[in-house]
Amino acid sequence: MTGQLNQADTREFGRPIVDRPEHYALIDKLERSAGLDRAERDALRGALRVSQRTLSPRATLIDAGEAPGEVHVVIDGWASRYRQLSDGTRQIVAIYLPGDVCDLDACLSDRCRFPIEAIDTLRVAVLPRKQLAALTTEHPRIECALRQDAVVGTSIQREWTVNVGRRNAKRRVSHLLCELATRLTAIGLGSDDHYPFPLTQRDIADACGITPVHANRTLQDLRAAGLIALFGRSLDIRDRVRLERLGDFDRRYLELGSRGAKPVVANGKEHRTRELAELEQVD
Amino acid sequence: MTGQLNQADTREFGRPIVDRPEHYALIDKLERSAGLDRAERDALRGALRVSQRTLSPRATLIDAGEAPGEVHVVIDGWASRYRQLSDGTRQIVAIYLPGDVCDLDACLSDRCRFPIEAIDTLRVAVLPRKQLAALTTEHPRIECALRQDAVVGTSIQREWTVNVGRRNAKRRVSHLLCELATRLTAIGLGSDDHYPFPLTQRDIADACGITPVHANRTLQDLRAAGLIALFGRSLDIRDRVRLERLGDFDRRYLELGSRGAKPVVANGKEHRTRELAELEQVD
DNA sequence: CGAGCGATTGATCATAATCAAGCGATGTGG
DNA sequence: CCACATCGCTTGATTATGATCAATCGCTCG
Repeated sequence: MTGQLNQADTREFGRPIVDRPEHYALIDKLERSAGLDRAERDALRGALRVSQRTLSPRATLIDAGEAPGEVHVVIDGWASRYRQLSDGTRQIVAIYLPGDVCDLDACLSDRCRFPIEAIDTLRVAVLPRKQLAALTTEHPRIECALRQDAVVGTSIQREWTVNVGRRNAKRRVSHLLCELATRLTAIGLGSDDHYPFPLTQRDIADACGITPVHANRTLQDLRAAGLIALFGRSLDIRDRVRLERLGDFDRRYLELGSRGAKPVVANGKEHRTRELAELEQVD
Repeated sequence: MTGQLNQADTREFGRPIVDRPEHYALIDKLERSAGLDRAERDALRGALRVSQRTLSPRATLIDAGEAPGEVHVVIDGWASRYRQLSDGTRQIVAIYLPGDVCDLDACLSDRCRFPIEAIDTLRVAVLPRKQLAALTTEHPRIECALRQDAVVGTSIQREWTVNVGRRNAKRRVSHLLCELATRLTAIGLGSDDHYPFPLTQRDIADACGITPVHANRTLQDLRAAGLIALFGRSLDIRDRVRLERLGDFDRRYLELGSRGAKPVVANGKEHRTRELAELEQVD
């Protein structure tokens, strides 16, 4: 109950990092999307437990030019995949959260073009190529579930391209915050209105393709509009509905298994007037 | 020899479209990257031949919300994958050329979030999920080769995020033109200094996250700087070296198999001065 | 011939970058 | 323990890149 007060000792995303945690977000995730039997769960847990690495904040997990030959699964903490440009700017192309597989097929590549680094303290499981192959041939449904999961990853990557390509700063940041909220909630590390937030404003800027100064001002606008509150390493979402609308965010794209729902916009005209009207307040 | 003159009857990327062509860019590509034996080539050719579709320019191949259940392989023509935003703007997230597989794992998804449409006349092979599965279990090396190819696709997707996130209009367009040049050359449909160009300025704009008006002015700048010449449906690259430098383009990322080469930039500082100096002329 | 489309041009506006400085918290070495 | 450096955040002033609005032109096609 006093957890909020003496958080110094235990805080790390609101829960303690223990050695070799028995709880793996990836297993939960696949459980929910594909359903696993006991043997599959055990096999997966075993594979994740064999070899783990812990990295300090900002340490690099995979460097540019490397040929990893192994797949990494985030156990705890956040990581970013980015490109360092020759003019000194940086573009983050992906943020990995607990349960995320950092590019299932990365081990097929002979040269890493997008290095990965820890955002804060990061623990990953290391699955050598051969071991992964053994796991998936033994348990084809695990492979299937992992591929399904990778499809979501591809979708997210495309959403990012759209985000930086066609939205203004407020919408970009809103979209990012909504995406993180949804992904964190899905793995039980956040709620609809709050989640731990280890990103600096520079990280937000690099993920959204804007400058840190502008990220700062954008966040202030979102705060002033009553959409979010951001104290230190913790984010409150004050008005999820408006934030999602501003970011043009559709949480369904993160739920691969969901059925039914039809596309909201067919040719891009229908919702225009109402949507824009509602946004005037902030935008 | 008079092919250039009476191109009206045969032109479609400089070569005629024939019914059921015997030449498949995908087979060539996999041949080069992975090496296939006769049985594999035949199996692949057979699979590509079973079912094909031909679409008119701007016709949609896969619509938003659909669950395709099949994989498409471009045989001839160009296609774009895009997102239509609620404010009427569009972001192209991928351009598919002959030999490209339009998302190997798309058939695992239950809802298409990024429709695909033909840019000009498009012929695709249609591989139902089950048939693809049969092909790959029968010929594991084909699966491996396809996965390798998909890794390049993922890399391209990330490059696009970088492109629209961190480059100005001239650099974005330059990068796009270089990427297309390299990909087309790899499949024998372009040379180092020339390729057929079915994109409209609006397509360029939507791929680069700028407006058509600005795309027009950007192209004029590139022309004026002597980097390119663009007449109708055909592009000349006048100064490949400077165009690549302007677009910060590294063609190695499209050659999965290439060995050796080390990263040009380690921490983003080294090349700054010289590179920028050389660019002053255009930028 | 008129409609529609793609390319082009000009004028003006707005979003975001850049440059510069300062502030508060944290951490470190003398 | 203090002096100082660093880092992340914040603010202001100015600039620039690209968006927007509007109009024209040439071409193709029904």
